[in-house]
Amino acid sequence: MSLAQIEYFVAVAEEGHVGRASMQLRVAQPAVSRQIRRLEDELGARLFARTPRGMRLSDAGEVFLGHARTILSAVRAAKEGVRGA
Amino acid sequence: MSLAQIEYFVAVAEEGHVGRASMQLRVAQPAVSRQIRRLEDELGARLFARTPRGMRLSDAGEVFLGHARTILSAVRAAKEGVRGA
DNA sequence: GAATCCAATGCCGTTTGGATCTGGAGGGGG
DNA sequence: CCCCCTCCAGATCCAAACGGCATTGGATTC
Repeated sequence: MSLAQIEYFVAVAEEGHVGRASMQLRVAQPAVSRQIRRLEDELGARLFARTPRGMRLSDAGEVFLGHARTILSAVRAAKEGVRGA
Repeated sequence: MSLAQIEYFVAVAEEGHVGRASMQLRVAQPAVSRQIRRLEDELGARLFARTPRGMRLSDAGEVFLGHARTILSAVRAAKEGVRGA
């Protein structure tokens, strides 16, 4: 699990769309798609339900989203904390 | 900044030695050394004072250590949370 | 059944990370 | 005083990971 994967995951969860998430992230669509899948593989759980319209969060995905935001906030706080020290 | 870097940092901070930390992490010593250096570069702050006896946390390092533990805890919680969902 | 949206996959070039070997700085024992 | 021991850091080599492009696969809509 990497921080990039977590960022990608949050972007996809918010957009509901791998394509739009990839644009927002300035990364190609397949890259995002692959990282999401690897994240799911590592966690051993499907985070999204794939639909013809895009990606919808699963129950596990909803749970993970909360943790993911916590992690990214903590990372931001860490950077800012050191900057001020 | 990567999760591996944060794990390496915590290990070095706790051991006070790059060498010992690398053994505990089952990773070669230069790899740990390099990741610590990159972390410092990215943060723009020295996290350790290098001494002939090992590594001593700097003030910025002390601050970062707290955040680092928070991040790793959040990652653990995320994994466990999904596992149970 | 064709067109349209999606995500997923194959292939390739590039980047990143770790292992090994080596160098250099600092203390301690003889 | 000198040698040696203990650490960390740099250089190089190789393997694994990542990203981009082109393309395929799947499902809905008209």
